[in-house]
Amino acid sequence: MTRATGDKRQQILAAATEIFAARGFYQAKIADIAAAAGVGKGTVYEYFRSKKDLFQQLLLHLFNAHLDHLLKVVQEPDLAGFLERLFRESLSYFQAHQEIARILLSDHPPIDAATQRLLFAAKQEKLQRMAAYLKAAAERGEMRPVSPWMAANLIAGFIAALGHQLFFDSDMDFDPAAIASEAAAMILQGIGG
Amino acid sequence: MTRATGDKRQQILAAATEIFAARGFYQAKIADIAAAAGVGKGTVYEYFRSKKDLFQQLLLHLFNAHLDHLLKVVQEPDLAGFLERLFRESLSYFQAHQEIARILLSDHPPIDAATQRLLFAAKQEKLQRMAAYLKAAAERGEMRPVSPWMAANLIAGFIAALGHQLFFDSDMDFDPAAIASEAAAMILQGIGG
Amino acid sequence: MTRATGDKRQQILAAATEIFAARGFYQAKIADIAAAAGVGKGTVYEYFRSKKDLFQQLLLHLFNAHLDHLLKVVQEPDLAGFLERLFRESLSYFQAHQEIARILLSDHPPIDAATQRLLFAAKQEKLQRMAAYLKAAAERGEMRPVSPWMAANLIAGFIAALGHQLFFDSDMDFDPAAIASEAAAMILQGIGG
Amino acid sequence: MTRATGDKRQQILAAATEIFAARGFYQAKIADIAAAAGVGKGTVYEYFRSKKDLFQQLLLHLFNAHLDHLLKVVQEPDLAGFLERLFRESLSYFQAHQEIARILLSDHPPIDAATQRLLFAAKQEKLQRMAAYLKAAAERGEMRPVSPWMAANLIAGFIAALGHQLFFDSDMDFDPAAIASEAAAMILQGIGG
DNA sequence: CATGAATGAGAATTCATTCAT
DNA sequence: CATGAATGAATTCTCATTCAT
Repeated sequence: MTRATGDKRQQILAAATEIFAARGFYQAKIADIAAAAGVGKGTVYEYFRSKKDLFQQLLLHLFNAHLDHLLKVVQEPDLAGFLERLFRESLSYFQAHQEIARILLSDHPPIDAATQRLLFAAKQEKLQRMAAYLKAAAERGEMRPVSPWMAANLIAGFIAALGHQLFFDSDMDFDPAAIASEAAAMILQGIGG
Repeated sequence: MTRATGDKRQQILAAATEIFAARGFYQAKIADIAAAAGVGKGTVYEYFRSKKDLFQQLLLHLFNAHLDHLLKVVQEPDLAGFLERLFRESLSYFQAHQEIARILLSDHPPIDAATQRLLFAAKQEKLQRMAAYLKAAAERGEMRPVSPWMAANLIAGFIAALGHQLFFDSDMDFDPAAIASEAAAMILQGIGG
Repeated sequence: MTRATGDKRQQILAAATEIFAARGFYQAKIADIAAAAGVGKGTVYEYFRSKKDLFQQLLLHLFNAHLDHLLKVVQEPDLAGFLERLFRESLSYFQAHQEIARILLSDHPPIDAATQRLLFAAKQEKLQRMAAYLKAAAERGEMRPVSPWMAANLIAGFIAALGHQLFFDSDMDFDPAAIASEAAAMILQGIGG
Repeated sequence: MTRATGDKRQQILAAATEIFAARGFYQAKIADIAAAAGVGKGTVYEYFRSKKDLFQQLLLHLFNAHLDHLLKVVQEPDLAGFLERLFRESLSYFQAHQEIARILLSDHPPIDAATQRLLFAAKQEKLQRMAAYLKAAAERGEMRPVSPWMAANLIAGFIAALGHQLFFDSDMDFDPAAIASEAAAMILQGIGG
């Protein structure tokens, strides 16, 4: 009522986020999404060509928002600060937007080749950014001469694993700041005694 | 052809592994699985109550096989050996059985609550085993006093991330032994300079 | 642009002729017709109660225009001249207005009972006029004592068959005058040796 | 129960003939056809890939049956006998199988390009056969030197026009033999006095 | 036990029509 | 009058599951 156009489109995307997160692509019914968005079924098709298209656009939207987050963290001047902030903000973000976490952290089984490629590219970009940061850190002498690509996967894998534990598997309360701090230390110093 | 009973059941499970891995749960059709198994559609229902049931049993079967693997590794007396062997064997196993990797490493979107719980329990058991080993290692003084649960997630997350890179995203050839060695070192010593 | 009222109505009828001819009733979309007419979808409903109504009115309009044509021909004083002119003008008319031909010559599958009756009545009126002319010709001694109704169907069927051949089935160029002349002769003298 | 396979397929084709004839392609619902055939909706799709496919196969089937009819008539040694028999049998056939008439005599609006071509080819073949017969008749001196193609259209157009009158437009009883006799005479001798 | 023909519940999508602006 | 965003009824088609042979 206040927002001119894009209003309905936003409602639909919000509803889709919720429903896709809760049920996954195949179990999410367009009728449910429309109902959750408070619009008619037909209206969904005014804004999105198909269910697949809706899902793709949602994914893109979510990844981009998330990437923007990462880009800010990447500004951090030293590796330790970078890692701690990366963990902290990732976990907070996921905690605050659990449905988004559920979508971003899930492997979406072959919906179609194009979507697959889209997802792959988005994830790779995230890894590339991280690897680039790590390479620079290595040149600054903040990282041992390990493969930046391996290190990026170590970090990304840890974030995903923690995300899974925290959001999929349990309802436990937790403190992102504390966990982030410990996680960053483990990455930097290893676990060896 | 005359191999006892359970023969057809095995054929179906093998076919299901292949088809579910290639297409995911919802895109896999019972008709395809039956055809790949060389049996009639109706026969699938002689051995499995439903498509969901087939998937659940397959998952259980695959996790158990994988867990057995882990249990042997767990025998390793020292942490460094444990980690290297864990990475090496995990990656080799996934390399040799890419379809199984595809199933075990994927988040299967909510098929139903029971399946969800099953998957969760299986993954948790794996983490528990790992955490238990790490706790013992800490007591042996091989690990700094970090949370075994965090460390288990660090390791499991790294394996999953590497698995994704290697099997989902690229077709690159790679040497599990070399990667395992580097990975184990990174876990033990961290990446900090 | 300023042409009185009924301007928009004419635009819509013209667009409808084109679209219905090209795609048939069920494949023609109101949105397409509105776009072709350069008006909004809602505007179509200002002038026509429904899609069916639009089609009905179009049909009526087209038949009436065609009937007017026939009425002039009917003035012809002798049967030979009548036939030749009937064929010539029908074919020329259809050649000049192929979309109209496509609509008038088609059997439109049951859209609804009322439309059915409308079409029937229009076609019957055409046949009646022709039969009436033929009856008069018979009385003038220009026609053998055959049933005027049969003769009217012979002529109308021939026109329709030629129309189909010429407009539906091929893209061949042809000379309406030459064909009309031959057709009229065949009707008058028969084909028997 | 007696007839092995093809039983259900025949039931479906028979039901489809009835429903398509009564309602046309777009108004015929698969659910209606299935119900009329006494089978489930899904069963229709066991035998036909799609609604379009069902319609195409039906059309082909009907045209072929009709063509077979024509081929027998074509055996007639003299033109007069040929024409009379052609009219008589066509009208009787249509009278006995009104639904088939309704399908064969209708212009099916652009369902798709392939179906269009199929219909066109079938109708052209019929005309070709007739034209070939007429050419031979001309060589035997039974027909004046008129274009066989024009003559074929004259005859086919007359049959179609009579068919429309008799089956679409009225419920009148009529005697195919009497009409056929008069029609054949009109074709041979013309209507000119 | 094995089979696959038959089934129908269920879902995505289309599009004529309405109505607030 | 004119418009086009919103709507949902209606329809095709898919596929897990059953069951007679």
